[in-house]
Amino acid sequence: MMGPMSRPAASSGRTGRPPLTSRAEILEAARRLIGRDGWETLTIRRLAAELGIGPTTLYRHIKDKEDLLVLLLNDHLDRLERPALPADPRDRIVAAATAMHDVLADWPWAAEVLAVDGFIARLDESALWMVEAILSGASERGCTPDQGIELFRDLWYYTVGEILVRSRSARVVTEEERRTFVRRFDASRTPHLAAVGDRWGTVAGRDTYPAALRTFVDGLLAQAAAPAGD
Amino acid sequence: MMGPMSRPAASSGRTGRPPLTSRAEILEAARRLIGRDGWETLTIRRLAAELGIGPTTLYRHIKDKEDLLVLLLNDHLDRLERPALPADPRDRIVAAATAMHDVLADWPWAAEVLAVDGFIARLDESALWMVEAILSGASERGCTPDQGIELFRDLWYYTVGEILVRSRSARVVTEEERRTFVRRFDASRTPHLAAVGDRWGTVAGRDTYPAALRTFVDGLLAQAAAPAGD
DNA sequence: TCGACTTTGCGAACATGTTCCGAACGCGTT
DNA sequence: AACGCGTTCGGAACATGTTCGCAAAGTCGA
Repeated sequence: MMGPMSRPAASSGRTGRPPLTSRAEILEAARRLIGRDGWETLTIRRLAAELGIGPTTLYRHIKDKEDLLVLLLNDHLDRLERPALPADPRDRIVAAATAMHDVLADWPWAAEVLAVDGFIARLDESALWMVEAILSGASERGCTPDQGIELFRDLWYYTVGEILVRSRSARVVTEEERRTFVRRFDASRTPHLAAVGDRWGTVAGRDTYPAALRTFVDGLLAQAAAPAGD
Repeated sequence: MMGPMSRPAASSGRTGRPPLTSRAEILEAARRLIGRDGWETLTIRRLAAELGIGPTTLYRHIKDKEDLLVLLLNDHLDRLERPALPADPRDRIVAAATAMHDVLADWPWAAEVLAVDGFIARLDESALWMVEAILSGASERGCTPDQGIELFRDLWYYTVGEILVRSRSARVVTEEERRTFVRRFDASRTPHLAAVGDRWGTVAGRDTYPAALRTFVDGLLAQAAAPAGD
């Protein structure tokens, strides 16, 4: 039932060929490689070469590359210090969500991991304080447990979307492309889009996450407190 | 400046070897393949085989696979009829955002496309009415053009996040995994998470998009109307 | 010592997206 | 007819993630 992929364990009471590589060594080599050449160049074969082992041997220690990235993120989260949280429940929710956002936004390859299956469930306890903080804040503001979960999920969706879309829009837009984009707006069919015109690129670059987050939190808390409504 | 990748064009006044395949044929074959075997099996080689051409020839007509998916989505959007929009600006915003959401949620491989670079800019005019509807609603509610863009972006983030996370969480969770997940919650460190326990899976399955969307829209509109505030 | 048994290491191989480069092909000019 | 030109076609090849099957290397019990 234990299957493979367990930790290397002390050599006591262990059967089978002793491992030459540990998961910790793999993560260390991956961090080294990323730090040296950038995370885009992190491939299974290069990582194996860095470790001096065969590429397929890695699969004895990690499930797949996605798993490796999740492990790396957890490893990163473990190294961060947990900030003090505001006493006010609403501010605590905002602070926790902002912390989630900022950590991921600073993690350049977060976008590769954010959408993996069951992401939240694969986080270490060192990251779950953010979830806990949001649930506790919701609870103190009178939310039921179910409403707390829903609040977290809605904030999570917004946060993930923000990071994902932004990280993929980082490419520089050429003047030619910009012109083509603007020209496509037919003022008769999409007048507002045409009127907005070339302000899109400018405004799209702004960081509205903090303001919108507060708005969303306040709205969701009010909605949870109210019995019903459209 | 025109470069390759243009339409096959009528044979008049055209130099060079005449194309055997058109982009329209490629999209048609892709739809056929997806309808027959599911979109997971759509590969460049299979698509080329379906068309009876060499795999690399496809790259004369599409930029890459991502481009093909965007083309397929635009093709899909073109076939949808544009619903009547409510006269009330707030309801119009909600209706347009919901339409965006529903179209993408019904498009099983939307998640593969949603995060591509400059996604919105690559949409056909047949899809831009949704953007236009949101901008017009915002305008009628007194938003400046910049605020309209920001409103759209915040709704877009939330929508993208919802669809992306949900589509990747569709996998069935085994009893074993669920047990492991719940057991990890240490009641002393994360009491609310522990208290929530196994309700997470149940609540996470609920569709809270419509309610949270309305909340978000109302909050953002109110924030835009107010001069300032935390 | 000897044979299960168990776990790790790894080379071969496969599917996939994609690039390269030469061949094929039709047009216009000489 | 012959040649250059511009374009498309497509096979070879490459990098990548990953699976498969087998060899290697320990432990445990006879």
